[in-house]
Amino acid sequence: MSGVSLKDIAKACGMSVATVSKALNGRDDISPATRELVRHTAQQMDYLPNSAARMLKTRRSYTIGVLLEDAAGSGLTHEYFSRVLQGFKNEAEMLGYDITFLRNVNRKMGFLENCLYRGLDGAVVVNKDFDDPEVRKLLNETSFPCVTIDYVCNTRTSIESDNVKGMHTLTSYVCSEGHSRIAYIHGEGEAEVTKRRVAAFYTALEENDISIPDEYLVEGKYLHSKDAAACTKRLMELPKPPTCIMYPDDMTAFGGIEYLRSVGIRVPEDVSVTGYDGSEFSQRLLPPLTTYWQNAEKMGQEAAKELITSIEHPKTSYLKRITIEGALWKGDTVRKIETN
Amino acid sequence: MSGVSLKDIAKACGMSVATVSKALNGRDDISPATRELVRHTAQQMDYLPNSAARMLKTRRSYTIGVLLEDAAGSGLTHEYFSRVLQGFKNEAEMLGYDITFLRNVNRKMGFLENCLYRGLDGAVVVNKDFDDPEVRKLLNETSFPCVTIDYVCNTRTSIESDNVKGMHTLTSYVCSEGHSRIAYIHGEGEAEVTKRRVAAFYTALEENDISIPDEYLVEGKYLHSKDAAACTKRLMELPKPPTCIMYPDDMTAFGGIEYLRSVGIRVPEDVSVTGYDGSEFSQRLLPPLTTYWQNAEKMGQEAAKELITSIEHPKTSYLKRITIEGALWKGDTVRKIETN
DNA sequence: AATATTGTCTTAAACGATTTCGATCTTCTG
DNA sequence: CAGAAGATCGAAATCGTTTAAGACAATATT
Repeated sequence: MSGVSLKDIAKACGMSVATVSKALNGRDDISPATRELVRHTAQQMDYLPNSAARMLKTRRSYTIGVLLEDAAGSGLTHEYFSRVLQGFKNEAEMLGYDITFLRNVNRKMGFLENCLYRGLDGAVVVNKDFDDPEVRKLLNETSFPCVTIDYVCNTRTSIESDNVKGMHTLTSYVCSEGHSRIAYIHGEGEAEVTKRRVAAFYTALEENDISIPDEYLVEGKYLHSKDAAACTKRLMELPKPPTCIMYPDDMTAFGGIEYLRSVGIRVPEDVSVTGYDGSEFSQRLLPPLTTYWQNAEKMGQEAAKELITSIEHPKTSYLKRITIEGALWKGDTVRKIETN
Repeated sequence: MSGVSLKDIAKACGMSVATVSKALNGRDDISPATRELVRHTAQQMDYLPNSAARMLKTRRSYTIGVLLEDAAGSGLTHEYFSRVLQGFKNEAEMLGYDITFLRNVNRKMGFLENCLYRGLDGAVVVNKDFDDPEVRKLLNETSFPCVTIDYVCNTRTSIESDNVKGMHTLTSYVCSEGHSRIAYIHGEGEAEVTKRRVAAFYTALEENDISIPDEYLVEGKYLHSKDAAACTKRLMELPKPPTCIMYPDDMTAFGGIEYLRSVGIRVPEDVSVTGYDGSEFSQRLLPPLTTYWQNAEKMGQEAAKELITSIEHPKTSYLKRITIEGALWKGDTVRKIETN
């Protein structure tokens, strides 16, 4: 235990606690001489401030909560989320904030209550389950500083990747390689992200004068390779199966490729495949996956910047919708089809 | 701001703050009637305790610090570490503790100071850089509750995977497939983990009456695929190159495979390869990687259990060295060699 | 020279909880 | 019925810090 408090320093220096506090905090009503004396003895005595006391008085914790997990309890282990978190953490720490996780088990206390109880200065929500009533409460019913990632919310600043441009770019690329029987397994749920990608998908098709049967658009689960395998099976058993299948993320693309190869269908010779995310491992596959890379680190970084700005300058900050650009990774899982 | 404190409840109920506090904390010198009254009004008034005040008085934060990052600023994004963290987080939250990261940038305050300043109850250290003076200070110079992962430290309980058994099993498997020209790229540094694996490697060779030239044992960087490629190159340019290369982890194995294939060497037909870790993506490769799976989630989980036990029962807890078992994943990157 | 200003430091209250010790009242014991 | 024991509650100190307001002396102003 450090055990040495302002009082001890005050005693050692023969002055009042207030003076010591102000000296250490660099207030200007302290003479340079005593300020130096105080600082020196504080160092000598291995003084450490007590954040709890400081927090109690100032109502600032310099700590930000992260709401990350999905219901399954994973989340951290998904490369995309961990990259977002990484970017967020680095930036927040750079700006002088600690980060902590919001509890999601033993829910006696909701997320909002957890934030208030712990005196957090703000929170970032990066979670697929934005329908959770607790998450909604956190986002809507209060003025607690929050930013969201991958979710557009009309009460909070949000950071998202360029889903429209991304999906449009990726789809256009597939078209330009000569495909016209293109299937898209889009992620589940009512999320705006999903809707935008689907819209961009159709837009790109229209621009290339391509129309696809309704059966080519199927709903699958994000990041769930087995579900992706099942969707792939259904698609390939259609009377006229697609020549290219686009998946909602790299993980599901892997699942699809695994299934295809298990039934003797070659990728990309027989069927082409695209992913989404630009995960590190997608490029270690043979052949490397055609995918759209999301700049997850930067998304986390921007989220931290925006959140902290809104915490420190609440008056001059306003709701923003920030889009972070990604990039097409051509890879090699989309083969060129000669148009005949 | 919640804004309602014990004082407000006391006023509303017409009793003292002390009684309210004790009623809410379930002390036994409060009559059931008033306890119910207090609880009810507390709920009515949306009362939330203030953790800072509570912390200041009780000197308990119910928060654990995680020291994870390596110098490069990554760590979170490595599947192995994120799995450890995941296991730790889930278990700690189940036991009623929050977790937060220990700051590693802007180091005005060391890790230990950071823990004391923030009133953390304990810390877990999962970091390759155990030579960092700050880390050493945290582990050695104090009685602050800590556990380490993947690092044996004679002052702290440590959790490690069964490196000896793991490397022994993996090497034995390679031998049993008929290989005798086996190279091993071991991770860098003086870490005990590395030493144990090297020892187990040699032990397994001896048991199979195999001796290898010294050039077959090279030092490479953990998790660094480019460095692995360079090491692989050197190995393959030896007069008598190995028939199997064992890498320190899956990531480096990928790097090695990439290099080999880029120069037209087939895996496993020409050269066999093994990894270490059992990452999810190692099984998505074609062919799936031969590797030794480490039960990272369980390591994190056990670390949390041990740490919290030592926090809550300091008297009856003692230093332990806990080993978590993994398992051989045979995969398909080691080919059988007919012995002639 | 009287007053106003400035610079430096202290007093004291406050943040919101916990906890020791004692006070009061009721009930039990012999 | 006197005293002991038990049940229930409150007063007050305390944790370590910040900060508004005031005190005091030295200096500047007129």
